[in-house]
Parts: sequence; structure tokens; C-alpha cells
Amino acid sequence: MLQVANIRANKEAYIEALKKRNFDAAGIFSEVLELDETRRSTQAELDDTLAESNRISKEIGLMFKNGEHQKANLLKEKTAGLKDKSKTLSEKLNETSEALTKHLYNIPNIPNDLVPAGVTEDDNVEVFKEGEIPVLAEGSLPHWELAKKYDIIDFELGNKITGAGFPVYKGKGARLQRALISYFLDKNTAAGYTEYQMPLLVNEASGYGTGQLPDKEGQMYHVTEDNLYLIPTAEVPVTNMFRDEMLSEDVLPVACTGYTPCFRREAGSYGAHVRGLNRLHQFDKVELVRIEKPENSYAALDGMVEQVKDILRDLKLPYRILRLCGGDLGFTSALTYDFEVFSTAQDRWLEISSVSNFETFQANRLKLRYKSADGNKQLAHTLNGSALALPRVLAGILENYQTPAGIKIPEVLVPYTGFDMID
RNA sequence: GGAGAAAUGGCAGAGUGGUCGAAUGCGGCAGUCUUGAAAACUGUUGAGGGUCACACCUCCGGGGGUUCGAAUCCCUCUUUCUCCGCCA
Repeated sequence: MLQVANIRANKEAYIEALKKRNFDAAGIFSEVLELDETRRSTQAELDDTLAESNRISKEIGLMFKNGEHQKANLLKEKTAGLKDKSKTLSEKLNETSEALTKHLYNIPNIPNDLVPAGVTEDDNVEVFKEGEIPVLAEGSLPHWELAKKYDIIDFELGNKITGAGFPVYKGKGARLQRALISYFLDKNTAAGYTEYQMPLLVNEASGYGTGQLPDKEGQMYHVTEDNLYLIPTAEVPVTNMFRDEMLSEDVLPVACTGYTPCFRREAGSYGAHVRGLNRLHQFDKVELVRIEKPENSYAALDGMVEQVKDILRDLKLPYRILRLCGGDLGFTSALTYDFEVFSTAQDRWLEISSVSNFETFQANRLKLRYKSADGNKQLAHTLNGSALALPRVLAGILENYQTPAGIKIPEVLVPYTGFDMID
């Protein structure tokens, strides 16, 4: 959520920047500023009314103390009008504030200067590429065939127990996934991130805090009996730890990492590209979350990108980094880098990580601020990124490491798996 | 799940209808003293909105109500604690 004061101060520059998202902000900005104007004048009027009735109440109190009951009762009658007035005004204030917030919820974050203009994912800009795409032997298979051949992931069994998109990992498949999670967490904690285990269900307030609610309600599983939501990413519980917090400057930067399963309804997204592990309703992910001072947040973003690079180098997977264009950029993000690993057998790139700087966009909604030594209070910057999302990394490993003799295990994982080949 | 108690500033803890945004203690900050530190003493110290700055408004777990006036009374929700039941 943008800050109204910033919209007022940078209206033209913001309108220009939002064009990169193909978002025409001129109209909604005018409405926002007008509503804010109304809100403030209504507030002022209400304050005056309340001040008046506070003053009278005190007077009445004094009169009763002095035994001037008649005088007091006379004055009481005067307050009736003030009461009505303040009731009307506070209703108007609520309506205006609600309308204002609703408008603000509909305005996406201002893209960073680095964000290229563009409409679809085809306009994303490749900024880095590394790793060799292996030449596979004749008869190499996509991961869902490999999963069946070596009996390590059972999609049908998941269908039976729950439904499509809930695979069952088995034997060395299960072990490999657990190895990856441990390895990612070790790697992240070694880089200074503190490990967390978070609740997998969150309340409504948390959903609003990170912006899943109210708009993307349909993407989360909703436990209606208790009004809780299954998390679509660890970002939700982790970031919400800091909701309504005033951090002291010296705890920054905050760096968290956590493994959680993620649950996504993915309503309506079915088709050729969702086979196997490509898109699931439940999957595992290790997430990074950082809270930074504004002046450090872009250096921190680069640091997170390096962290993910480091992991992919360790795993010796061919990958590329894309800078998302305005059209593909997430609603809340100012700048996002997507990591894609090459799926050899499918001959396509698979997104495995998304690293973003939200600047103050999330912090404003969360009321996440910090106090500097001089007592100055301001919104912090929040960032997050996947390090990494499991299923597609698994798919990449299965496909890229396949040999006629079986699937080799990346060297760094062997201490975690205890075996070096799936055969 | 049942029965009871509670929720107040960074923390502890008073306050049961009228100068209470809130005593007191601890902590924090500033000063006195000291070569320096500690101790002691003195002062200061919640948040949000608003204003050039004041004024002023809001906030005592959340929401609603009674009243001229609510931290204080009523309703409701949430959370915590104690006892009972159940349980990995």
C-alpha cells in the first residue's frame, strides 16, 4: 500500500513510473487525493466537535461538584446537538477512510527505475546465465516418467488420498527432498539467516498484512470453521511476525529463513505445462525474509540474489536470472528477479525462485517501522525470496542428472542423502 | 471440552464514573558528583493524528453499548493463567 503523503508529493513521477506496469494511475490518484482531503477536513471538524463536548462535560462535572444541579442539567441539553454532529461526522470519517483504503489497495507498487517496460513474461530481461546445459543420452525422460521408473514419486497415490497436485514422495525421492530442505537451511543459516519454524495456518489479519487478502482470497485454502488460512508461502507467517512492530535500529537488518509446506489452490490453472511437479497444490519451499533500512535494501536484494546463485552453483544446475518487466512484476514488488532452472527433458525454463524488494509497500500495510538512535521513526523495507522452491529444483535434478545407469545425486547433497545414485 | 480469574505505558504494578493519558517502582535518556566508572541525587521519558509551531483529537486486549462525562458500568469476541477432563 502506497503512502498518501508520497502520492501527493510525487504524483506526476508516480504516474509516469506506473505506466511501465501498464497501469494508468491518473484517475485513481485524483480520487485518492480528493478522498484524503475530505478525510482530513472531516477529521478536523470532528476534532473540534469533540473538543467542544469535552469542554462542556468538564464544566458539567464542576457544576455538580459545586452543587449547581439546575445549571448543569441545563447545559446537558446543549450537548445533544453536539452528539448528533459528532456521530454524523465520525460516520463520514469512517466511510471516507474505508473508501480511501480500498482505493489504495488497488494501486500497485511503484516499479524501480531498473524495471523494464513490458507486458508479458516474454518482455522480462535476462540479466545473468550460468551453468552448462547437459547433453542427455538417447531416450532421456521428463521427471514425471523418471519418478515412475525409479518409483520415487507417486502422483496417482496423491490423487487417491487427496486429489491432483498432492504428490506422494517415496523412498529415495522422499529422502532427496528432505536432503534438499536441510541443505538449503544449512546454507542460509551459514549466510547469517536465522532459522524459523512457523505456523502453517494464519489468521485473517495476517492475510491482510502481507496482501493475500482481500484480493487473492481464492488462492488460499480457507478453513472456515476457525476462519484460518493455509499459508501459500512462508512469507506470510514470517513477515507477519513483524506486523505492528516498532523495531529498534540496532536489530536491523533482520534476516529469517524458514522451511514450510505451501498450499495454493491455483484455481483455473490447468493445462499442458502443469504436469508432474511443475505446478502443485502442496509443495515445499525454503524462504528468505529480510527487513532492512531503506538505504540498504537494494544492496540486500543483490545479496539475496547472490545467495540463490551460490546454491544453484553448488547444485551445478544450469540457470538464468530474469529481471521482471512492468507487466509481469508482482503487485507488491518494486523490483523482482526470477531464477529459472533449465529442464533439459522438457526443453524449457522452470521458475524456482523469485527475489523481490517491496520497499515500504508491505511495511506500510503491516505498520512495520523502526526507530533510529535520534528517535526518528520510519517504515522499514521488506524483502523476500525463495531459496529455494523444492519441486522444480527436484525436477531439474532428476532430469539434468539422469544417466542410463540412473540418476546421479549432486555432490553437495550426498552427505545429506547418504546415497549418490537413484537406480 | 467444563469451572473460575485476569488483560493498564519498554517491563512490573496502582487506579472501580468527573483536571486520569493514567500513581509508584524498575529500565531508558540527560545532568550533578567522580581522573573515569559504579553508587547516590536531580530532571526527563508512551503511541497515532493534527499544526510552521501551539492548540486540539484519539488510544488503558479487540468490537459494540449506557452516560453530559468511561481505564472504571453493561454486552460480546480474543488471548493468558489456575483447576478438572482428554491427549502426541
